[in-house]
Amino acid sequence: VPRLVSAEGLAAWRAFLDAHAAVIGRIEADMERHRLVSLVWYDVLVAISEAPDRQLRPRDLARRLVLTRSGATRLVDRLEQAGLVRREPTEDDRRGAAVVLTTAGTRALRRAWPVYAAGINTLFVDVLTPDEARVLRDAMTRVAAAPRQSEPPS
Amino acid sequence: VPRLVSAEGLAAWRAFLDAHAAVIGRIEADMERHRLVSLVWYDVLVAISEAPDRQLRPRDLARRLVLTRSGATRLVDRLEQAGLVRREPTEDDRRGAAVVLTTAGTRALRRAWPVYAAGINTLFVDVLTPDEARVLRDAMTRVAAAPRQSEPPS
DNA sequence: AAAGATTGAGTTGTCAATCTTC
DNA sequence: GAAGATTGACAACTCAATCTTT
Repeated sequence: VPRLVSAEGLAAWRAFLDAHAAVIGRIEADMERHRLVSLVWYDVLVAISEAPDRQLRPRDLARRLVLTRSGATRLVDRLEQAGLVRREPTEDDRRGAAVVLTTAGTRALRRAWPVYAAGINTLFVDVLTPDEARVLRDAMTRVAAAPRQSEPPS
Repeated sequence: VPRLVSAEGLAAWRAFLDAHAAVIGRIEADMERHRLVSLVWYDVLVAISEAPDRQLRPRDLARRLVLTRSGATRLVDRLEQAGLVRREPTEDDRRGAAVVLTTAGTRALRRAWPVYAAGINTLFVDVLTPDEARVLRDAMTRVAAAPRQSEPPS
């Protein structure tokens, strides 16, 4: 196998993938043990609660959660069935509906946070030194911004 | 919303999640553009090629890819249908089959690596300074090792 | 009984096509 | 026509139950 990637770079990449899988899996298990919403549902609730006017269109939800529009539709379907969100017709643009939190949705969000936060702390933040946390935040922010595709758009 | 996590810690966590989603999504798109195997399939092929005797049981595959046993079974099913792997009865323990690479599987692995490597370099390694890469590798290795659950096993 | 592998049923996502509004 | 949302058909996984071998 030809190299193509420095040994250090590859090691960092693999550690990155392993860390993600490990932490996400454990937090997800914690949430379930406490009978709270899943991480995906939590992401939806947080996204809505942080949006201007505390409402979000499926399209924006899809962008933020890295989903397709249809995926967002079905996700909202399930959350609506569970009574955590509600679709409300938008005034200015009647093409789509705005998704808002119900009272139960707000409560579910508030209840889930302590467990989620404990997971983030115990499994992630506490394992890092303050310096590492800073370096990681800067580096990951740059990576997420992703200056360009790895391939030019053919 | 009560704090529970330091602002820096939370920022690092969110950047971490965003970076993962962004890079994985882009590399996956690159692989598809070049008509190569998906990242999941690539992981399977690599895992087998790195295993002792270049063979792996579905059980071990499941552990390594963070899958259930049944998930591994179905994944191997598809790879076998595509002609990239083959199930071979094990001699000493006839309960399970060993999964090995076919010639086509080895070739698919070799073909995919340059594109995958380019993605890792362009979207991840090149964005980091050598110092950052080292810090990241150390920190992520510790996170992946995950000293303990965030909750005691009730 | 325990462990590996598999299968049936159900969940959650994607893609392509369609409907509605801009 | 373009964009938002949805739907039908399908893909990939999980859970629980089953079969086989240890």
